Amino acid sequence: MAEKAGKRKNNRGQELQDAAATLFATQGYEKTTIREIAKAVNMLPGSAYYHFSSKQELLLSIYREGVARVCKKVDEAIARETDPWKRLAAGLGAHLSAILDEQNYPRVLISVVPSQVPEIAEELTEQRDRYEIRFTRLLDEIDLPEKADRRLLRLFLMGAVNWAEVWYDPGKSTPEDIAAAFIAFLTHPLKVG
Amino acid sequence: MAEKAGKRKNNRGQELQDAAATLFATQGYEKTTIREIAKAVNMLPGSAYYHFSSKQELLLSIYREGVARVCKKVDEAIARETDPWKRLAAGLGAHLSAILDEQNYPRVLISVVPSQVPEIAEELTEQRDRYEIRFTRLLDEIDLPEKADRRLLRLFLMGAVNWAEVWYDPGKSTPEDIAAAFIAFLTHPLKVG
Amino acid sequence: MAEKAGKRKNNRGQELQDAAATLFATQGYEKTTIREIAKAVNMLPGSAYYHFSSKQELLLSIYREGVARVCKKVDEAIARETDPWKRLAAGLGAHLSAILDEQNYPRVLISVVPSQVPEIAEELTEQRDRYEIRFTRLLDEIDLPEKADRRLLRLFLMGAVNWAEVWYDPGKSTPEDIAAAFIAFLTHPLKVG
Amino acid sequence: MAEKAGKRKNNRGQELQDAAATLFATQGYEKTTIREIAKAVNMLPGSAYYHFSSKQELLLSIYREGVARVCKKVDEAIARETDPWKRLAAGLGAHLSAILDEQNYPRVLISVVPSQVPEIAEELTEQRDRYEIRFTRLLDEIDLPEKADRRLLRLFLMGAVNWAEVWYDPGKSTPEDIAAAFIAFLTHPLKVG
DNA sequence: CATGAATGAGCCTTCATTCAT
DNA sequence: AATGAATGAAGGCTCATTCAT
Repeated sequence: MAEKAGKRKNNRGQELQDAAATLFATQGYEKTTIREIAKAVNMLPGSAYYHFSSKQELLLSIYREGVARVCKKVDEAIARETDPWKRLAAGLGAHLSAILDEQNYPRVLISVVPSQVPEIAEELTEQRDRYEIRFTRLLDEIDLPEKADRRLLRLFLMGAVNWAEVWYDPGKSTPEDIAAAFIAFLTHPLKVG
Repeated sequence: MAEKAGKRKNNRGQELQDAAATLFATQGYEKTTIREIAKAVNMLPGSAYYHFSSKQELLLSIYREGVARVCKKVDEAIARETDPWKRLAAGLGAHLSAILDEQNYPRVLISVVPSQVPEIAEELTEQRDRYEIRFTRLLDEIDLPEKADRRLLRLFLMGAVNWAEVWYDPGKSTPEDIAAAFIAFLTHPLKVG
Repeated sequence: MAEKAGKRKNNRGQELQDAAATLFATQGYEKTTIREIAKAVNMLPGSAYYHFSSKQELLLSIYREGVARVCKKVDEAIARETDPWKRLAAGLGAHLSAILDEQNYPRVLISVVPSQVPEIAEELTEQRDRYEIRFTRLLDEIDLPEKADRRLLRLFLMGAVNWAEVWYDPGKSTPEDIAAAFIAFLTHPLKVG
Repeated sequence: MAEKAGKRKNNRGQELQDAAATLFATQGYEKTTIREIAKAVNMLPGSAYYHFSSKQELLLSIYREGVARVCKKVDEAIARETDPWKRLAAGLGAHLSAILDEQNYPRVLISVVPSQVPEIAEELTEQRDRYEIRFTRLLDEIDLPEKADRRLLRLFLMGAVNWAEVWYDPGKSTPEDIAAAFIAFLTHPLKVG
């Protein structure tokens, strides 16, 4: 009665994963130790292995969850708009918001580079791609000048927003504002005169 | 003409640093071991310490060299142009070129995040900043619409170009072309109709 | 009767410490390696770190135990006597006995000089002092000629007994006999005629 | 003309040995590195090997020199006295003085225990013994009560003086005063009443 | 005499992982 | 589910020593 049906059990496993997500996002995968993760939830290193089978498996699981979370955020955000440029802005805003002021799952997608964990790099990249397709589509919706390279534009934008993790200051502006400003750079001519 | 006699010695030290730069850029600082670096130049791990005093010190030295190299490239490139937008494009092109098709020194600046090596994070950041100032200045030269946020624009651009490390394919286009395309996104209205 | 159930675990940690005490006492701190200590109790070097956090911490812990053991021995011995000179002799005897024919904890106090481990030298010295005070007090109890320098006498005696570690031969005499003989040198005029 | 005839050459070798003596005496043999010794005389580690063939050989040579120096000091001091007790006091004073306020050669005899360098322990002990014989003889000269154990008395005294290295404070008293006080402890009854 | 450069063995320590309880 | 204890491999670094120049 008390607890809702469903994911009641494996609670400690969740805690563990949450702690790991934060640590991976903050310090990097390599630098974060199982000891650290375990201690963050008051557990011993050995005990952690009851909840996942290896450090890589843990990262993978966080990656998946990260992708799921951004996807959801972005999908919801773009669903609220119809104008292609506004949809793009909304998507970027959701992406930024996921990376910046959320729990750290999506942030791991950016701070842990697949190639740094060769054994699972392929799966990691696959997960990333599953998500990035959304922006390919968002761009496709937009009516652009003939010669504009859509792929380049997408990469241009993704780089710009992902870098925000480095310099973002929550006191100064919201993710949505930043996204809007970025879009404005593209839609309003910066060249005066 | 080729190379004068002179600094023929300390050659191995250079080799070592070069190898480390490549490894750091490719696999990350944490994942790269001294043993690996040493073996890359056919040296024993212990021997490496004749040339530098610690792994951190080695990274620092590579960072410094990396900054020196991009700075030189960028300064030379922008010196050749006078139009502010062209200077910016030239600067970004040089930056991209330094990061992408060069020896790996400047690339380390991007792939090794200062906060991952806390003990020397401050110095690392200092080095980075010494370089980025150039783009602040390049943007200052440009005549922009009143309301445009110059800082945001700079971060927008830096993010976009730094991300190129992830997706760049040397067979497809040159760094200069990419930079030009990026600038074009900003100067030519993308919104049609 | 023999041993109650109870502190059965953490047994290996004790073994480890015992082995280290012997090794430190015999070969010195610097010369003794963790590998050696671990192997002495059939353990792998890395495993040892489950029981203590560093070599220095291990030494410190042995020092503390050493002090505790001599203190106990000495206190018990002097409690059995009332005559000041006899109390002094008993104390020295207990000290010698602790240093010579016991497990090696107290011996470490003498063979490992604090200044050789600068990082923990202060704590080490503190421990030593905690113990030596006992002899200051024992000397204070004794009625000495006006001009006798009590401090010098204490140092004289401490040096004499500590040196015994170097030449003591268990087959020849007991610690107590040696201590008694030493005291006799002081209390019975050696100058004849 | 400038330089006197004789030991003009091998000057650097002397410097090296002097530096080593000080370092060995202060920090112990094991803790002192060749690098340190070499740097103390502004030399590179490799260069040092021109002057001696190994670290152990260097220690041995210092031990020998140490013995030579104390022997000389002690012999000179006891030659000036005729009374047996005074000769003993003079000997102990010279010994103390050699250990305490001199260059550090003799001090090495005390602070580096032969058993810590097993490979040359025998030779080291031999050197020590060559010196200590003097005190056996000095004691033999003295007219002692029948039952007094001469060997024990010698060890008693040697321990007492050698320990002085630990607590000696040059500002407070001279080696000779200390030696005299030590002898007084033995010759003047400490037991009052 | 001395240096620059390297060697190779070894050191302290850390870490992912395992497993009986 | 979790712990205590250990493993084994590896990691950064140090050190005595060597040797061509």
